Amino acid sequence: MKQAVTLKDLARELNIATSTVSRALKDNPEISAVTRARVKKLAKELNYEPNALALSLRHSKTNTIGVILPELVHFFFSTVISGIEDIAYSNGYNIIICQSNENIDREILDSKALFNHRVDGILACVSKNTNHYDHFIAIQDKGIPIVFFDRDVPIDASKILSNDFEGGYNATKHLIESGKTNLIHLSGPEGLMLSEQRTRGFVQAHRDLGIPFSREKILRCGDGDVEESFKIIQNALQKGMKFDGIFAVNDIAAVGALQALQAAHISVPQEVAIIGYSDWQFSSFISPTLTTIKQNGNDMGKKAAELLLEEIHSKDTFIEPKSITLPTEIILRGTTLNK
Amino acid sequence: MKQAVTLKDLARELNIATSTVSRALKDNPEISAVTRARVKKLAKELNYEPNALALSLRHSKTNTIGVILPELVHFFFSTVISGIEDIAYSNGYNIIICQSNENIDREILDSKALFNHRVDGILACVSKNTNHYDHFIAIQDKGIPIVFFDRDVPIDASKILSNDFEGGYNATKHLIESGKTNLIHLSGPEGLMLSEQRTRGFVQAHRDLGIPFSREKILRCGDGDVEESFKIIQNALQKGMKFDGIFAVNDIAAVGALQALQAAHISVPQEVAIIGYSDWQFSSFISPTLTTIKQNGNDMGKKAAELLLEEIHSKDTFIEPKSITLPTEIILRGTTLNK
DNA sequence: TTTATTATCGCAATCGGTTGCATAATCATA
DNA sequence: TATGATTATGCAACCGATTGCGATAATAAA
Repeated sequence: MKQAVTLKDLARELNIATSTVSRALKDNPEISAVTRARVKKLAKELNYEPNALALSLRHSKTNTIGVILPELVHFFFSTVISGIEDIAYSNGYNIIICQSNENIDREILDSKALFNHRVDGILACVSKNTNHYDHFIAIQDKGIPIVFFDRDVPIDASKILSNDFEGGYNATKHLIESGKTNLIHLSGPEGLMLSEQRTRGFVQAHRDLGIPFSREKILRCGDGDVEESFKIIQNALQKGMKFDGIFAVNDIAAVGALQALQAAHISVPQEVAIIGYSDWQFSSFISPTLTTIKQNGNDMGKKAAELLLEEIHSKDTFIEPKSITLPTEIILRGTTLNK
Repeated sequence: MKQAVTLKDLARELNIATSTVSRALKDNPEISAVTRARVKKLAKELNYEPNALALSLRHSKTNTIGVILPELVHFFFSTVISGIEDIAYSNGYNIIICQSNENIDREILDSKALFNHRVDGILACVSKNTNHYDHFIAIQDKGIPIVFFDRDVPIDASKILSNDFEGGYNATKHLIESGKTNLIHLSGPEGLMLSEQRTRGFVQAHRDLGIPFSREKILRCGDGDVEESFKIIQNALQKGMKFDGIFAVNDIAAVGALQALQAAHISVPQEVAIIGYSDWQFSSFISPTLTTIKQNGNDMGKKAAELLLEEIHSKDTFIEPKSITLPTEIILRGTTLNK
């Protein structure tokens, strides 16, 4: 098996020192034009490529950023990665991706692995069950910047979040303004700040618009698959629960709710309106099309990567952590009555 | 800013040689129990983590595999990555991901970057417009194994493909057996072997089942977004084209077709049946639910990663390239008449 | 007491590059 | 011709770890 060609190989072949070869390849003016030409010619011939490992070790710089996220098979996250990848690529960085599978133990191992690979920085979205943060703080302490995205954490670091309170608020407001006043909310898992913010928005909109509200209107829906919300709504209907609008914590839950309503021959949006969250790709495909709150994942990824690069490039000087909250956008479609 | 702690730091602190520290940490019996204990204690205290870069350079082994694929925001590919990540993780490997954005120039740069990072192997799905393969061959020649997935390439290397011919054949056969005999096919981009195989299956099924076939029945649909296929079908209808079944090269195109039919008040599946390809997540959400050919992306990712690891681990001894073709599965749903 | 043996540990090369400094060669000038 | 300036190149340390081999000291055997 062939080995990759090294500086040393070129040097031996040309009978000069490796330092000369190195300088020649970088157009160092101290090297004579003749030597430079000879070196470059041979390098082309042998298809020489510098060993990034050696460079990284020498410069203590890998030009790599690590990404930790809960799941890859997730429309929103895949758009975030795509945004990250764009920015990283155009700045000459590579990305190493780890998926924690919503598991803190895995997340800890991943963060260690990234540190050991000496990534120049880390972008992280913590898993749902992450309840302590030592593993991240330890890495920060070693001087590696971390930017968190999508899910908030009680750490002194830069963050790119979505305005989940606003999203929940506007979703609820839209339902109310379109004439629905008896709303229920399929909420996300407890402890996940993001879903709690959406729920807060749901509650606050009731207050501000003078609509009565009670705790029973919040139905917890932790897993986030279609079947779960289907059963929850089916169950609610069987119990005789009355409502004319549903705010679901995400589009998946919204679809389950929609299917449960359709199975019970309840018309959407006439009898019950539905609004989801995230604008998954399918939301414009289903029938009726799904009104939803859009988060721009690509933007989030780009902003997060930009912020991280900024911190990486000014590694020495202390940088005040920034917290950016991205606005949400309501996408009006068929599952709500739009005046 | 703090620097990461190195072996040398430990050695200086304890006033012993770095080699001793190194051996102590690896439980080398040549080191006395006392010294070993002291070293380990300090390592814990200072939170020592070995520098993976240095190890990689020393051992010429990065425990990293590179992945090149056309797009991240794509349900099928995200499942593939997830499968790759699973296998890689459980074998102690990290993955570096590059998306080519269906662009060969970007693909070439990515492959070089991965080589320069001295990944132990590469998993690649070439972009649609890749028409030469020197960049991959050059890397193979340097002794780095490459396994291709999903899209076939004229290179002597291991491949994990999906049986696209079979998928196209079975899709078509299903339409015909459910009583539809005047079929059209929304085909994928020219030159992409995968879509040509599906088209071949479409044609062959006509032959085998004695259904007349003509070239006009194949409508090219290159981009793969909903709008494109919507327009194509709308256009076909306006021209008075007659058909009672559609085989779409993927679910996205199928959705566009479905919407065009619904807009024209043509009932699905009664008047026209539709079958898609890939079983995107939304396919079970839309109405009617979409019959489709399922490719197991997760399996493909796992198989590809396993095969690559196998080749990595037997790097020295020559390995005969394997070509694995994964079976497809037809998922019967609402857009076809199922007897 | 001398030699052999063993337990412990350090030296130095290595992986593939980079870079400060020294050195040799060439040239110009006094 | 000797000296200073300039040009082109090599030496060697370094990044952070590993590892073969040799060194040292302590212990055991003769």
